[in-house]
Amino acid sequence: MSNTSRPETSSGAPSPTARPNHFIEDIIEADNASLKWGAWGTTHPDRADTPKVHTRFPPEPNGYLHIGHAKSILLNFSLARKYHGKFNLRFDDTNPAKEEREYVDSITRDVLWLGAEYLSPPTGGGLFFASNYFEQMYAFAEELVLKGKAYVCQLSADEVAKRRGAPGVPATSPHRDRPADESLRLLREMRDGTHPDGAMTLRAKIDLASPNFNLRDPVLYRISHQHHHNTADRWCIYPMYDWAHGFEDSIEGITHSICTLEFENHRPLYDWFIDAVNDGRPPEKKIHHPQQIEFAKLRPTYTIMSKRNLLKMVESGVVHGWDDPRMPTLSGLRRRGFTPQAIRAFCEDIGVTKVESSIDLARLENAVRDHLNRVAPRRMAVLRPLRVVIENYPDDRTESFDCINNPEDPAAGSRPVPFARELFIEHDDFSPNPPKGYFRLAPGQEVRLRWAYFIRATRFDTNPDGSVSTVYATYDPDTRGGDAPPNPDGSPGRKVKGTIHWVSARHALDATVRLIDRLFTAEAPGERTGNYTDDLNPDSLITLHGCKLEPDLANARVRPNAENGCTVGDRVQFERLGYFCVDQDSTPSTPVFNRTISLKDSWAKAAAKSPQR
RNA sequence: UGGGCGAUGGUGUAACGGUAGCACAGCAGAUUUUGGUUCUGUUUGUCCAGGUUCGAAUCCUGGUCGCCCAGCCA
Repeated sequence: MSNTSRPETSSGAPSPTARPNHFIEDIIEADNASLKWGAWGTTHPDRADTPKVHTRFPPEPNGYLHIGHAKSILLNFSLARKYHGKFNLRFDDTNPAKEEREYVDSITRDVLWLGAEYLSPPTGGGLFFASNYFEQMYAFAEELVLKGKAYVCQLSADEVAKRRGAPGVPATSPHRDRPADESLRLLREMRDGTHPDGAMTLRAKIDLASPNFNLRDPVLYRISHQHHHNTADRWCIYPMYDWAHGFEDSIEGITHSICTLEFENHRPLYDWFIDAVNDGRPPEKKIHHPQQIEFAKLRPTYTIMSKRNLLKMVESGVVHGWDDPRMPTLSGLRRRGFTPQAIRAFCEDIGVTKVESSIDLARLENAVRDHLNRVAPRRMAVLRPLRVVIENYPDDRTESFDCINNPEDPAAGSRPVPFARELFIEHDDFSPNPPKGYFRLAPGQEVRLRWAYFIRATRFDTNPDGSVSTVYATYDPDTRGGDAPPNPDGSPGRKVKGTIHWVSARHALDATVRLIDRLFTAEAPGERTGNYTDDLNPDSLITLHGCKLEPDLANARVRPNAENGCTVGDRVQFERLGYFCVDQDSTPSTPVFNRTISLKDSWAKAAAKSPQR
């Protein structure tokens, strides 16, 4: 194996094709034209006159990142890159009950693996934690209390829910008109740990009758005596997402706060919070007011995206962990052999709009085929071995054939592959009773062994169950290398329609191969019965033992990438089968390969259509 | 029942009052030492009803359908 230690973030990337702007780019270009956010100025002398564009990806560290997050990460990152701006990674860690350090680590790793550079120039804006802003957010809260724009409410969670009202029916709270100094005292007691969890909350005094329920005096702070992975036990009150989020963006100087559609109803709330803080402040004390823009999240077919259900699959053992190669998580896709380039090309390809839609999973599968076709070295591997004996080939002879590594990439060179009297071919590549249009090996039928010889099957043995156990064949020495010699009159020699892959039995390496397929059989898992587990694909993982590899594959390795802490296995194409990736479960004696994606198979497709086959 | 948002082929996505285009999928063919790749051709579309206009996917009015919102989650 060669040439696989290059960083995941460079080379082999599809050249970006010209694409019309999407609506967010339109907004940014209009903002830049009017200098709405000013220019970078003295903060970045190298781009002083460049209009400011600052984006961010704000995950909550309560699970692993999945392909849906990739769209958001890449959208924010590419906007920063395209407009010579900055991109932050910020953890929205405002709920210690659900968050863990493990998730922080996996997220930073996955974001870097994708190539979304948040640390180094030119795009790197930095790594941040919302929990580092707790002091500032709390100060804003006291300011609102003092301004009469927030109050401490002693209703229980149940009571608040009951008094929430309905469309047309206002909410109520008996503590709404509590004097500011009393709210301030209670808020400080909340912060100081005087009160138990749930005893009271700080609420914004907005509009109990608003048709937008988010404005019906939302909770700003709740009491939660919880250890936090970053702030430890410094706080026993934690800001609600709505209260915190807008300020996080404000503090970091985010210009375009890009989020998904479900937060559209929250935008008036964020605007209100910032305005409430700015109300009465002199101009130089006013805080930055970012612009929120919502887009439709990615929803691929044949998979689930909800973190809750992904977590359930991990915990219930339906899959073998967050990085199970069948998972739509970035760590799962990586382990399965997907490349960041493929994921980037996919996310670029699907567009950015406000229309909620499903993306055919085939688009993602296609993206990885497209990339791997260009970069993956070809190797021969037989997954379901069938023994072939070439009766007119001497038993004591071994030849070596020079095999092209990648017809798409002449620079990839070639490798020697040993050939001998006994070979393995794919079970599917021999048929005792070939259907119409079957170009592979069959009694009396000639086929090309890739890069080697033409062979013709003469007879075969069967097992007691009737299945074929051994095929006997003869080879044509004049077809060495895989071409028939020209006829005496100079015209091209005979053609053969089928070419099959093979491995010399004597030289073969044993391996385990996992055939990974879609986790679900339904386009929208759970839609039919309400339970996504009803649509699980029983064949999503088929493990094959005793697969036979050409000896060069002894060099295939799993290797760590120092840059992002990821472990990545070598990726290859097993000719005529698909793209495969060395799994971390490999041992020195038995390599394990995961199938990233099969090759397109128009024969299988045609065969599936005609019932007689 | 209130509010917010959306609607273009099978699936995505362009068109910014002037020929509905592109990609994926499908189908047909060519090339091919991978039934892969590549190339060529091709089927299929503006949610509905009115209106404005020489001209509407685009503007206006009214409807229909879909998604989101009543966590001390994010």
